Order: sequence, then structure tokens, then C-alpha cells
Amino acid sequence: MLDIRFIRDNAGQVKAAAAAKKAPVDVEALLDMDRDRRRIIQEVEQLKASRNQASRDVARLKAQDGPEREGKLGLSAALITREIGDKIRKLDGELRTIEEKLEQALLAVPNVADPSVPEGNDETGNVVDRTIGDENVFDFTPRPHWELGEKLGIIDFERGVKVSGTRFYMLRGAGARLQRALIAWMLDVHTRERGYSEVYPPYIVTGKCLVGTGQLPKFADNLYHDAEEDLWLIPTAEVPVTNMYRDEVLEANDLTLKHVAYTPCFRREKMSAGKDTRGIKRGHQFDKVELVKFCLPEKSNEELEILVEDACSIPRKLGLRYRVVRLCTGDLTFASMKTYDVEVWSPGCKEWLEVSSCSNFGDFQARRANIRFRRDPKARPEYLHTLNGSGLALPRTLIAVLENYQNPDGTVAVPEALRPYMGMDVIR
RNA sequence: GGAAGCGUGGCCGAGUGGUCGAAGGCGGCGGUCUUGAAAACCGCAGUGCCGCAAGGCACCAGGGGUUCGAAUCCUCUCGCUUCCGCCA
Repeated sequence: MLDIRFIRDNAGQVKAAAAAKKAPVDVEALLDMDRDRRRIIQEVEQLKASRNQASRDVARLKAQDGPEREGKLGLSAALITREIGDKIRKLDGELRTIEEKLEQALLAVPNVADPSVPEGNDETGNVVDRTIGDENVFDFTPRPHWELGEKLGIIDFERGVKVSGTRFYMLRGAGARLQRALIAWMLDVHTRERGYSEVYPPYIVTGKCLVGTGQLPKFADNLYHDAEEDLWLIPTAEVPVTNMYRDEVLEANDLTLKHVAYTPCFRREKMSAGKDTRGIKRGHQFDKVELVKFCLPEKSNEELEILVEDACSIPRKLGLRYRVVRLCTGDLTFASMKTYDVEVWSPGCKEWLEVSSCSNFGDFQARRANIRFRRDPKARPEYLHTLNGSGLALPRTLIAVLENYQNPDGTVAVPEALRPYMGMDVIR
């Protein structure tokens, strides 16, 4: 959420950012509501001040003159203040209404891009920052993972669909084990080498959390939720982990705070038929190891660069070819100020797979979730900055491993780093 | 899920409907004293909003209500504790 005061002072910038993100935002309407709101506040607070004064008068007279005069004095004061009270009640009602409307409207305003983000309309405007690693040379035609998976009996598409419908699959045997190995290994890398502290969060959260990170109210369509209660399946660990510190004031000394969490992710998205239909690239349920950071406002862009490197350490250690893409203004998500995607090359599908999306949210989420810090014990609380990125998303990492490490006979070598976790060298 | 009790400032803990933003204690900060520290004593200390400012308003889990006036009375919601039931 943006500060209404920021919007007041930077209306043009906010309009431009909303247009770039294709979010219909009526900035003028916001400013009108803000003006009305402040007018009513001034009016009602003046009335409250006079009511308080009258109340104090009654109290004082009663104390001075004793109970015998209470009737007279009390009555005259009562006549005045009852009228004021009615007005106050009426104005308070108006104020509540307009504040709710303004709040709802503000929750629909997207974050403003950082100045370093390239201009652009859509993903074609993204900029490849760097590509690391060489393309694997195969002396045979590499197979896509769905062929490998079925041949090896480690991905069972039919039974996943039988149990849960389209876009679900089951991993079996070495496939399930490979995913588990990747999860355990990635958690170990981030905790042991990158300084993250591991968290096991709930996979179901209240709506408030989703408002905090920015999925609600705008993107309810993409979420699974309990029909009777305000409980929602998480679309990413970002939601519970960022909201851990909701309504808290942290100490500056504890920043930057870094957490890593493994969770499944649930996304309802009504995906266009025919897009990414083959394989396990896109489903309603997938696993992900997520990195979340809380830091000082002036450090967040620096922290973003480090976060990207933390994510990149995984494909690097796996010996996968990867690249870092800088998203343009038009491809940024609703809450993001600046985002880098990390993509790995999959020779079977012949495409770059997005395995991580690392974003700096500035104080956008911190404001929504009310996460603050104190520079020193006497200072006023300030909003901190939040960041997160995948480290990494499992199915796509699994795809890249299968396709890059495949042998001519359809077996798959286990990457060196994973062998201790897999207990085997080759999946056959 | 049922019953009972409880939710006050960073923490503990008072608070007969009327100058209560709230006693007292601990902790914190700044002094005095001390070679230094401790102790003792004195003082300062919440958050948000409106306002150029002076200042004002709000906040005693959260919402609604009664009242001229609510931390205090009523009501609903949430959370915690204990007992019972159920359960991996």
C-alpha cells in the first residue's frame, strides 16, 4: 500500500505506475476522498474537543458544589452535550464510511517501480542481465521431462489427474525422492552457507495475511479458500513468512532478518487451456523453497542483489545453465518495486524456465502488514522493507535436472551435490 | 465441540461511570553522587491521526451499544488459561 501522503505529493508518478501495470486506478478519486476525510476529521474533532470541555465542566461543578446541585448543573450541561453528541455520532459514521472506501481504494493501488527498472509494456521489454554457464552438448536428441518421467516411472500424470483432476500429477519412487533431496539440499545451502534461518510455517492463513503481502483483495480468484471460514491455502511461503512479523516493531540491530521456508504452494489460477499443459511446469500445487528478507529501507536494493545471488547459487551448484532477467515496468507484479527472474535452460522443452522471482517490495508490504522497526530505542517506528525470492521452485528445478542430466538410454544421472541426499548416482 | 475464567502501557499490576493516557513496581533513558560501578535520590519517557503552527483528537484485545460523560455498564467477535469431550 502506498502512503496517501505520498500519493498526494506524487500523483503523476502513481498514475504512470498504475498504467504501466495495467491497474485501473482513479488517483483523482483517491485525492477527493482524502480531502473529504480530512475535512470531516477537523470538523468532528472540534466537536469532540467542546464535548470534552463540557464534560470536564460538569465533573468540576459536581466536585465543587456537591451532589445537591448536581441536578441543575448536570441538566444544563446535558442539554448542550446531547446535541453535540448526536452531531459527533453522525460525523463519525460518515468518517468511518469514507475511511473504509479510501482504504479499499488504496489497497488496489499497485506499487511504484524503482527508477532502475527498465521501461516496457510486457515481458518483451525485459532485459537479460547475464547468462551463466554453457549449453550442454548432447550427441542425441534430449527428451522432454514428461517422456523421461513416464519412461522411468517417476512421474505419474494419469493417476494425479484421477485423484485431483487436470494439472495434478504424482511423483513416484526416485522422482519423489529427487524432489525431497532437492528440498533438503536447498534448505541446507541457504541455512549453512547463506545465513538464512529456517522456518516451518502454516500452509493455511487468514485473509489478513494475504492483504498484507498484496494477494488480496485484488487476486482472490487465484487462491483456494475455506468455504466457511476466513482461511486460505498459501500461494507461496512469502505469505506466512512475511506476515510472521505483522503488527510488530523490530529492532534495527536484528535487521537484515533472513528466513528460508519450504512449503507447498496452491494456486487456483484458471490457466488458459493449451498453455504449459505438458509436463509438470505449471500445476495447481507445487513445492517451493522461499527466501524472505526484512531490512532497513536504505539497504533494500543492495539486499535484492544479494538475494538474487542466493537464488543463483542453486543452479550454479547444480551445474545448470541459467540467466538473470531484469523485469520491465510492465511485467512487474502488483506489489513489486523491482524484480529479477532467474531462469534455467531446459534442453528437452527447449526453453528458459523461471525458477525464481526475486523482488524488492520497498515498504509496500510493510505498510499493509504494519511491520516496522526502530532505528534506536528512542526513535519513532518506521516501516521496514521486505524482499523475497524463490530459492528455488521445485518442479522446474526438477525438470531442469532431469533434462540436463539425461543419458542416451533415458536414465538420469544424479548431480554431484544431490548424491548424498539421493543415495544413488543414477535414476534408472 | 461443551463449561468456566481472563484479556490494562516494554513487562508485572491497581483502577467506586466524571480532569484516567491511566496509581504503583520492574525494566529503559538522562542527571546528581562515585576514581569507576552498584546503591540511593531527582528527572524523562507510548502509538496513530488532523493541523504551517499553537494545539487538538483517538487508542485500556477488537467491533457495536447505553450515557451529558465509559478502562469501568450491556452486547457480539477474537485470543489466552483451566476442566471435559475428540484426535494424528
